[in-house]
Amino acid sequence: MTPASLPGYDMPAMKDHTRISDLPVLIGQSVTIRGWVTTTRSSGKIAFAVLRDGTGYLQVVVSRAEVGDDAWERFRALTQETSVSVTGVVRADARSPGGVELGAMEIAVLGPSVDFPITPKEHGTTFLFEHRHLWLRSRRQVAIMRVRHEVVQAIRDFFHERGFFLVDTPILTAAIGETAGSLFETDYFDLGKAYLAQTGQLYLEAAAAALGKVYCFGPTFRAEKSKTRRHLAEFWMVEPEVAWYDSEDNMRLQEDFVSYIVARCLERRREDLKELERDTAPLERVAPPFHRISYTDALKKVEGLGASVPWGKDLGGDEETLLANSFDRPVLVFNYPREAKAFYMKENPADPKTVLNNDCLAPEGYGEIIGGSQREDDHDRLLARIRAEGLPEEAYGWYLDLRKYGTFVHSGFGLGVERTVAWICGIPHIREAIAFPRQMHRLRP
RNA sequence: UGGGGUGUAGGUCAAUUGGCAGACCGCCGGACUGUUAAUCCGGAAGUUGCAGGUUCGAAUCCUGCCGCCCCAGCCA
Repeated sequence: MTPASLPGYDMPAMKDHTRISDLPVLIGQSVTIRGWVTTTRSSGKIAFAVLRDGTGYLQVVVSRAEVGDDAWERFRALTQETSVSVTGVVRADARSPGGVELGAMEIAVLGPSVDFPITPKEHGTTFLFEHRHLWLRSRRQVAIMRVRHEVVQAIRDFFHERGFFLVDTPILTAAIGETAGSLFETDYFDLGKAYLAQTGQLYLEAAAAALGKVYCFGPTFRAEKSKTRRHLAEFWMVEPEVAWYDSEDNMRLQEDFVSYIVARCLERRREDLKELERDTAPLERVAPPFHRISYTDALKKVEGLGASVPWGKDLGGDEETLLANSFDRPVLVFNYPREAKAFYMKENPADPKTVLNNDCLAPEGYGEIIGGSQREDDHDRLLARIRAEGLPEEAYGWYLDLRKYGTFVHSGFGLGVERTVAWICGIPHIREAIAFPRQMHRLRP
């Protein structure tokens, strides 16, 4: 059922209007545009409005002498974010932003808008996030959402082109995965508590034994009381898992993957990056091979830069920034101390104090966008790690089965979508990289 | 959870040593034929986060509470 067939639906049918992005090839023609008023300016006998329809922005010009008093008054009374239908002639004019404008002949208000809260002047972030549902309409937020869309589409295309299969992993899970204590909890019928997933990885390992190359892509939940520019309570993560890949293969995949995403944004979303005033030079440099440095060498390097981390402790945000800033491209830090990392990472045969893992640090202070590893594929070693960490052994029975029935070398990683979008867009806080961010103090809108 | 800030009109912020609650943007009315966050004139707009206290008098000083921001930790 189309909207137009609904009883009482009095808006004109949607097929007879033109999209703003199509106007440059329609110079001289009469068209009807539907959209929202973003700004208005008026003089005594000429008035301007900028319209937005999701495909672009259009300056509409009205001359009192041309349209008559009724249409003139309707036009002059327009307020910010009124939805309208405007009919007029498309023309090229150097004075118009974008070079194309619409000389309006008739206007119809479809939805009035009185006292729109977000004005063209400055606002604080608190106010803006309380009005996130309306803030999304601003140029900057539109640009960010377009880049995010491109990142997501690039992710799907990359894996599809390379023969990966998408496997959707559960969001409601029993306690399994990363360390407990930071899980969102909910009641689950007669089975007690269920937890919102923090990772799809363990399930993906099972799927990798069926399909070879797999990935999952969905929301992830962390109940940590994090209050930093890099953390959200709900964020999107894409996790590939590949049978027969070792840690080296895994890092090569990450280089190709990240480079592909960045290249796609540069190719297709350059206008949006310009709107965001993003300096694209650092992005142009993103290509394989990335810089690589072992955890142990990274410690030496940041020590030379004035920081000091005892061997065995994870790198902090400051150290990551120091390290990343000393390279002109993303950097892969590999083989972290076993004690700082998760139980499922494979022990490094050449140096058992470390594991075969890596993080990928984005340049320009954006920090860790990827964490990945080769997985422990030896049943007995994995069981020993589960016991050593005091994890509930019975919960991992099915996971251990994967090592019992045809175990296989395999590796994978997780890339944080919001962190990647924030980096590519050059925005300071990841809460702007998702339409409706979830933070410990913010659940609505 | 720890450290540092902050809270005044719809928004962004001022208010001297404790002495009449202010400006700009937005909004409303008016003027203006090419504006780019238009400009000019006029107007409306306040429980100074909340609850107590000191004082002739509190946005300002004191006590308690609350919200938010930044940094750290957790990680993607």
